[in-house]
Amino acid sequence: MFFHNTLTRSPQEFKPMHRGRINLFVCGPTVQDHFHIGHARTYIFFDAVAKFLRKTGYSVFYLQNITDIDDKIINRAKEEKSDPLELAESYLEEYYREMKELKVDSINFYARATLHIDEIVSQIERLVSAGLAYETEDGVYFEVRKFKDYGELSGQNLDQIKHGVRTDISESKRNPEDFVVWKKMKPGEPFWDSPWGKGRPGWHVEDTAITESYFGEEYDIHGAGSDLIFPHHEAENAIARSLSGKKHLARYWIHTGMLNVNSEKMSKSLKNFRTISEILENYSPEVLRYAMLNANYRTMLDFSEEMMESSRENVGYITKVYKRLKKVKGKEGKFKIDLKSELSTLTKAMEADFDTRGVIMRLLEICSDINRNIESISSESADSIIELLDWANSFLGIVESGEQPLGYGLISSILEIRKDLRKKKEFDLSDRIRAELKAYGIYIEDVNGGTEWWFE
RNA sequence: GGAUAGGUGGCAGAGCGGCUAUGCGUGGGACUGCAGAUCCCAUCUAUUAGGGUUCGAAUCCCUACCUAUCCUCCA
Repeated sequence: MFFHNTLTRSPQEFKPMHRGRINLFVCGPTVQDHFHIGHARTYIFFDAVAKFLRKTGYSVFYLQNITDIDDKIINRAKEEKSDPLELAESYLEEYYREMKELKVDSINFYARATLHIDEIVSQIERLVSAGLAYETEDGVYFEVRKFKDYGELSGQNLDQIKHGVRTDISESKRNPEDFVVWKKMKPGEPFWDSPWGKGRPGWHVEDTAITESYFGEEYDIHGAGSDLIFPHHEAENAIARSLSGKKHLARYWIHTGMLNVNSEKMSKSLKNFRTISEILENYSPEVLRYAMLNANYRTMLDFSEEMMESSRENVGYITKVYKRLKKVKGKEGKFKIDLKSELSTLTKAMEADFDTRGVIMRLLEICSDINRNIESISSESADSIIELLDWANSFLGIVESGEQPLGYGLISSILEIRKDLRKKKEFDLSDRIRAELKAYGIYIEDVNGGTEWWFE
């Protein structure tokens, strides 16, 4: 298996630190606002990755942090005149709920920053005593120039970075590139005690303290959106490696490309900010997963209605084939697939830089094959295709599985009656049955000689 | 100014030196009471531009132009 490592800027053969075991850390969100489809892209992708790795036999500890204390949360709370910690709590609940809806359920543990203050403080203490961080009147800062490999991940050169492009440079810092690891509280802000007085942790050190306490000084894979490469991951790398003296914090870094809307970055000022819940009003979680996984994870993905409609088409197509196969029982037929070789093709695609798109493409081809040969599929063959689809779906999560709202026998009876009505050409009544069942999510289609139905 | 990834048909996107995918869309057909689904056929005669290497380039090299993301808020 190989994939693109941001650190080496090239595809690299993957070798876990411990045989058969993988420690995977992905930066979770700052719980300060509703979550958007950019979050969805990153978390759906890593969900598929974690599930696939488990499917191929690895034991994966997938850890995600939650930034539940931060300047932005405080500012947001001020605007809304609410309590920052309560605000964070309610967005966190929303996050959990939406991830569950999107079937992102591969994360073993969510580590909240506010529940790891001791670990964070201890790490900062070690930074200070090693002379890597210094205290000023408003906080504790990490001195970037003490870490000579700074820039190795992002390719940034300290002397060529434009300082203060977007943020004001704090006057208390020794150098403009230094970043805060502990922020001293201002009146009315949430706080925790520390050797430097009341305050709260800086962003970068949260993650290094959390990964250190669960994974140790070095681990296998660190993932996140590519917008976090600089400065966040560069800073994490600097903190952790300065303390450990090791060559790596994470041996492999995986970054997902940004999701744009009409070729523009999502932002509130442009009013093109699309939330997950807004998308789920019109599309199923499976369709959103499909749209996100039907692209190379590293390239910029341009969100559009066209893309979503096309995803809806294909998800419906695959789902229908799947349900059709489930109904094949006790039939003889010539059509066969070579399950073993198909599995190996799909596995190879995933093992080549997580080519989820390639997997989907092959699935569509198989589905097309099935539709063409639906009359000559034996039940044995149907079973092995179902096995294949189940296997792929276990990490892609793109097949829609509706709840069966009515009993099988009941539907059959209704359809029998409808069949008689159609024979008598009482189409008003038969169409009404079709419309009524549709309200229950039961779709009817009259195909050659018979009637097919399924749930949605 | 620096870093990174790219520029392929109406759109999305493969191709990794020779056979020009695939999906969506669009048009037509089969089937059909209608709807829908499925299948078949077609369509779009695409490789940012200019050089070079080669018998042969979308693919390798050079130059130019363009786009996106990042440069201390970000998934």
